[in-house]
Parts: sequence; structure tokens; C-alpha cells
Amino acid sequence: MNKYAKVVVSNNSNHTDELYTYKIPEFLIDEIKKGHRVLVPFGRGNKPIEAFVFEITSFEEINFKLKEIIDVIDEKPILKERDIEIIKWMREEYMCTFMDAINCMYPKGVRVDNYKVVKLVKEEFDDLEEREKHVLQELINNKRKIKLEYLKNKIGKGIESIVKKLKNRGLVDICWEYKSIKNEKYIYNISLNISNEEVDEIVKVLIKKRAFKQADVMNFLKNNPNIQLRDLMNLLNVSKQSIKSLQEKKLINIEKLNYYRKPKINYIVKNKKINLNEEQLNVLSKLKKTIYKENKKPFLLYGVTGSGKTEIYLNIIEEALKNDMDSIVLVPEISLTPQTIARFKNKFGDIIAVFHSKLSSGEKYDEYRRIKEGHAKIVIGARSALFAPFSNLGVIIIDEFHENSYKSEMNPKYNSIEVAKQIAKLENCILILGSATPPIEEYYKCKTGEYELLELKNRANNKEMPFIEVVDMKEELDNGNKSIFSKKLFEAIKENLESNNQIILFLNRRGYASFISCRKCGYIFKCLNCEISLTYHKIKNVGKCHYCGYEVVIPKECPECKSNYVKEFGIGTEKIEEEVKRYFKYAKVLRMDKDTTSKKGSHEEILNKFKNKEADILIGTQMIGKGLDFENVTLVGILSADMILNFPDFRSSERTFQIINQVAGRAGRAHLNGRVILQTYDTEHYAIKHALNYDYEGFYEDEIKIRNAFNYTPFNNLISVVVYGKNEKKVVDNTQKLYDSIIYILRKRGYEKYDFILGPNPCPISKINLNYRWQILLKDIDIEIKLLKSIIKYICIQKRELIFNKDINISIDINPFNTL
DNA sequence: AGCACGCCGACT
DNA sequence: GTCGGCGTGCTC
Repeated sequence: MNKYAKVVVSNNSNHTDELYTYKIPEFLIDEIKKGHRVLVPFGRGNKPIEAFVFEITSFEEINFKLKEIIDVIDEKPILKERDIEIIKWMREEYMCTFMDAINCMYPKGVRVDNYKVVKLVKEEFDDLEEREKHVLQELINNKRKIKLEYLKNKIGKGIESIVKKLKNRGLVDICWEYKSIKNEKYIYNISLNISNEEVDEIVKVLIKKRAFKQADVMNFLKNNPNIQLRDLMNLLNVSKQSIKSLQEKKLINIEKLNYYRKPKINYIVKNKKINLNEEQLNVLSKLKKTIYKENKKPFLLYGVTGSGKTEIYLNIIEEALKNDMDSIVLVPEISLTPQTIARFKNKFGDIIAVFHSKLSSGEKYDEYRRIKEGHAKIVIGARSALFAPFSNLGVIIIDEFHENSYKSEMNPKYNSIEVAKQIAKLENCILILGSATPPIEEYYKCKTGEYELLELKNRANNKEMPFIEVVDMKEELDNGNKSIFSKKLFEAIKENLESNNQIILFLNRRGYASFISCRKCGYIFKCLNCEISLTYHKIKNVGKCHYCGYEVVIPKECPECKSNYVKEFGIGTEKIEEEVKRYFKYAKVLRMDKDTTSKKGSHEEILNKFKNKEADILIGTQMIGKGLDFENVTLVGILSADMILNFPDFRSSERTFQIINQVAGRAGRAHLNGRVILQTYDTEHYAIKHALNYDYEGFYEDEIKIRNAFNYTPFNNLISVVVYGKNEKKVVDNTQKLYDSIIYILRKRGYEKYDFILGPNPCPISKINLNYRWQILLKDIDIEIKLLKSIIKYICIQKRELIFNKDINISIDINPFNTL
């Protein structure tokens, strides 16, 4: 019976994003399985390309002749059944191609090497031009076959037409060939299959048959019981054939070992027992109970800062290991969590694989292999670690799962939480989403019963959360204090410095000032490539664009009106540093933001310095808020909560609440009492009021009402379609066309109200890197999200050429984290 | 996308 | 005539 494979071809194109059917040749029928990588001839020229088998069928569906699969690439399938399910799901969910999703699962880089060759068919020199003869002669000299590329180098331009002419006369043939990259690296270990005593006898027989090489090998093996094939071939200068025939005579064993196979390690779990408190034990026992339960719900682990979530993670992973199950731990940004990683490594040692985005593709592949071969049982890393190829997944943990790094910014623009849920469902494994400030839409799912809520309400050391004092900056201004420090914060810094305690100052913006302008004519320094004002960096006296990296020296004179009234406005971490140094001359200050941590390892360096008390004050942006323990910090100053609050995004309240919570949690973690001072112009805002009391539940209740009233998530989905390109007019026209097409389809389907479509509008950042950006936002109000997606897919992907210009790009994001 | 093929102007 | 440049259309 004929068998057919439906495959996805490895081609970065929207036009080939479908399943292609190939006939499986006789010799591969038993070999090819779902998930295998294969080589198929594709296109008119039958170029051999890599493809992934998604289905195998045995009936003929199509009546035109099918091409045959050339070969399988790997010994074992690359994709598991559930990987294929996830790929299909991601393609639907995020409107990406099969290949976009496959690229998440399988490290790219090692791909098929293909090239065109010219083959000699007939030797006939009559009526040929000089250069044609030359080509023919080359072919005769080179075993009648030459790479086209090689000929191009030898002959130069015009080779294509020469070869074509030769082809038309039937003298040569042009076709594609490939060098198959078999990815598996093997070691062949050779040993005797007979006893040493028998060897001499055998050697005599071999010599009689004039098989001298084989005799050499046998003699060698008598003295060296174990050797690798490669070494044996080099040392004795024997061919593979000689060794093979020895194997056929059953005189030797050839053992195929995987290159990565190390001596099997028995992993040691260090039993430095930390006594869990009652709350933790309770949570843990609930988790353990579900390990073998069918149809698990995802767990939302709501644990206040310092409640010992990590300890729960370590324990449940240990439990999984006992049951021979693997675990995945996602952390927001690997470089920000050295302490967490250290704790995992301490406990589990060698069986941990670490995934960062900064691994080279080779390193990534090595880690991939380690996992695939079962040498790593735990992977810890950023969102890409989610796709680790474990065979028996038991637990997925997403730590600090409110962090927006879990949403991919690149195609496919997936949300790790959603993908994790999908994987957990298919693998029937435990999914733990841990946070001190869960996203509103996720916490909502506890209320609806989609998640099971686990709570850690107390800090492990039983310390109260530090008291947050709020300072109204409007009042400060009325009292004539124009500085960036309120009187209260100023006094507190002074006190803490005197008593030799450490201080953290938090501000959500790097640089010195948020913009630079001329006070006379109002000129504002802007990026040349982006529609964004430049941030002033005083140390280098430059204006920097935080979107494209553009930098320009700021002149004293206004380029517009030539006056001397150029001045910077707003505050950034650089300015805080300057002010602190001005007021507190003897304080030692460290600054941690994107500017001071660009070098590798500079992160840890700053943190270590601060931990070792080499500085009194740490000034920083968001990155100081991530799971760091500093015992001697007794004061945290949040300089301007408004900066986040006034951000033009529906999540800004939530972000504010989260950041205050995170940053405040840095104070007083050990024996000392902490104090937090929060400066804001908006003391009455509900996010700030609830944050002061660490009242997540209260904040949730207020926020969910707003989400409901304005049709935001979790009540509605949002789709953002951004149209961008270098030509502003084309961008505007194309966005309008997109809008018109959506309306046209909706009207045909009987819709009359279109108020769920916002736009077309320019994006809040209307130009980035010379690309003008326009946007249409759609919500699934009174319309099915599926329908909405299918309409957008139809217009933006399937009929793309009909509607959009060639130099126009489209970016579709389902439930984006921001709509800039 | 990326490749093959074909149509058309340019040039020995 | 034929070279090669680009436009067009298809990929099991």
C-alpha cells in the first residue's frame, strides 16, 4: 500500500505555509514517522529542502502525480506528537506560519546544504564555442559533475547561459543536489567479540585470506580492548570497510554511542532542609497530590514578596524528580535573577540546563541535545525554555508571571502563559504561575474556576511588609520645595546614611532628563529616525533615542532660534545620582539601569558591590525590583509613581501597583525594619491607595470593574494591527485600505455597527527607525474573536498582495502588552 | 520567499 | 541572432 506524508516545508514564506503531500518511497515506509525531518524536492527545479512530517496517510486523496520524499534527515523524529499540536495551535492563535512556530521548538541554524550541479551527459565537442568547450573539458576532468557555483568562479559571468545552451543540446544536465547534514554526532566504540585467547587463531586465518589490515585490527584490539572507530582508523590506517567486515564476521562489536552521552550521573539533591512553615506545607501538599491526577487545573500561586515561593518550586521539582519527571522553570530575564539560578544549581547541580537569549546557536543546540538525551532533567530560562524537548514533563513553573517579558515581541508573538497552559494540558503536567502581583486578567480566572488559587499570605520570616508613607508632591511644591526630594525623603536619606544603613532609590526612567527644549522658541530635540523626543544624558552631553539608539551632541545654542536658552526637563536616574551626590557628598552611590549594565556581568557586579556594602545608595530603574535580597536596606524611595501611572495604556494602574509592591518589598527583608517613601502628585489614585496597604485583593476589585466597563481583558480581547513603512503616504493609504477591507467583509456578513474598530490612527510613537506607523485596534465586542481573526488573516496574509504595497509591513499582535 | 521561465530591449 | 534584465506565477 502506498503511504503519503503531509509535510511543512522549511521556507520562510507565507505562500508556502501549508501542508504539502509527498509519496513515501518504499525504502522509507517503515522509517518515516510523524515529526521526522525529511528532505523533499520542492518547486519547479526540485530543489531539495528540509521539511517536517506532520501527518502520514495511506490513501490517495489527490489525483495529480506526487513527488517522493528523498530521505529522512535524523534518526529519530524531531517533533513529538504534542509539539505538532502546539505548532498548529500557535499558528491559529497568533496568526503565524508553521515555520515560525517550528523555529520556537527546534534550534535553527543547522539546516540542509543544497546546491546546483552540472552533470555531463554526452561528450561531443563539435560546433562548440571556446568557453563551452572549456566547460565540457572541466566536466570531463572532474568526474563528469561540478557544482555550478564552482563553475561560476572558474568561468565568470555568463556561465548560466553557456550551461543552458549545453543543456539544450543535450550535452549536460542541471539539477539540484545536497549535502545531507546528519545532525547526530556519534562515537563508535569498538571492542572484541571474542576472547583474547581466540584472537591469535583468527589472525592466522585472516592472514591466510590476505586480510592483513583486519589482522592488524584484531591484534591491536587484543592489547587495547576499547577504542573509538575514528582513532582506530587513524592509528592503523585502515578503512571503514575492513572494520565493517570484521563486524560482519562477528569478531568485533561496534557500539554506537551518542556524542553527548556522559557517564550516567546520579543526581544528588542537597538536603539542606529549610523548614517550611504551615502555609508553605499546605500549598506543597496540594501540589504534590495532583501530580498523577488527570485534567489538572493550572495553579496560580499568589505569594507576597518574601513568602518563599522559590522554596515551593524547589520542593515540587524535587518531588517530580522522584517520580522521574522533568521540570521547566521560566524566569523573567535570566540576567536579572542570578540569585534564583544559584539556588537551583546548588540544589540540583548538573541536571540543570540554562537557556538564555545570549547563548550562541551552537550552545543552544548543545543544551537542546542534553535535554533531548535525558541528561538534563530541569531547564531554567527565559520564555524559549518553554519548548525544551523533555520526554516526561511533570512541572512547568512561571515565576513572576506578571512580567511582560513573557510575551514575545517577535513573530510568533506568543504569550508564554497561554502556550504553557496548552503544553500542560497536552502533557497533563502541573503548571504553576507564581507572582506577588498577578495580572488582573489571570487572577480573574481563579474567580471563574479556570485556575486553582494557592496563597502564601505571610512572609517566610514573619516580618511585616515595610510601611509605605506617601508624600504629596503638590503640597511640596506649594511649600516651595522644587527639588526632586520631598522634605520627608530628604530627612530619611540623611538619617539612614548617618546610621550606616543602605538605601534604594527607584525611578522609572534612565538618562538625565526626559526631554530637551529651547525655552525661547519651544524647539524640542527629536530623534531623526523616530517620532520621539531625545532623552538627555549629561555624562556624555548627548541626546539619546531610547528606541533606535540615535545619539547627538546637544549644542548650547538652539538650532532653531540661535538663542542660549536650551535646557533639559524632567528627571531620570542620572539626574538623581547627581542630586544625591550634591546633597550627600560623602555617600557612596551606585546606579543600575540599562546604561550602566550594558556590559556582560555588570549586573552582578553592581549587585554584589551593593550587597557587600561598598555603597550606601543604589539608584535604579525597574531592574532593581527583581527578587533581590539586601539585608541592610532600610529605606526605599520611590521618586515618582506618576511616571508609570500616566503612561498611555490601560495597564498603567496595574503596572503602578506592581512596581510599588515589588520595589517596596526590597526594604527590611532581614532583621531590620524597613521604611518606604512614595512620592506622587496623585495621592488619591486607587492604584496608589491600595499599593500603600499591599492590598492586592482591593486593587483587583477596583480594577476589574474598570476593565469590565471599558471592555478590556479579561472581558474582551484586543487585536492590534500596525502598518508600517518608510513612505508615510503609502502607510496611511494602506491602513485606510485595510480598514475599508475589514468593513467591507463585515458588511457582507451583515454587521452594521463597527465601533469595536478603533482607527486608523497613527501609533502613539508614530515613527520608529524611519518607519511611519499607523494602527488599527479591534476588540471582540459583539463579534466572535475567531471571526475577527479570520478576517484579519484573510486580508493581511492570504490576500496581502491585493491590498498592500510591497514595501509595507504589517505586524499583528493578539492581546499586546502595549499599543505604542 | 525563492526559483524558473518567458518576454523584450540591447548589443556583437 | 543571443544575452541578460526583470516581471510573473507557482510551489505537493
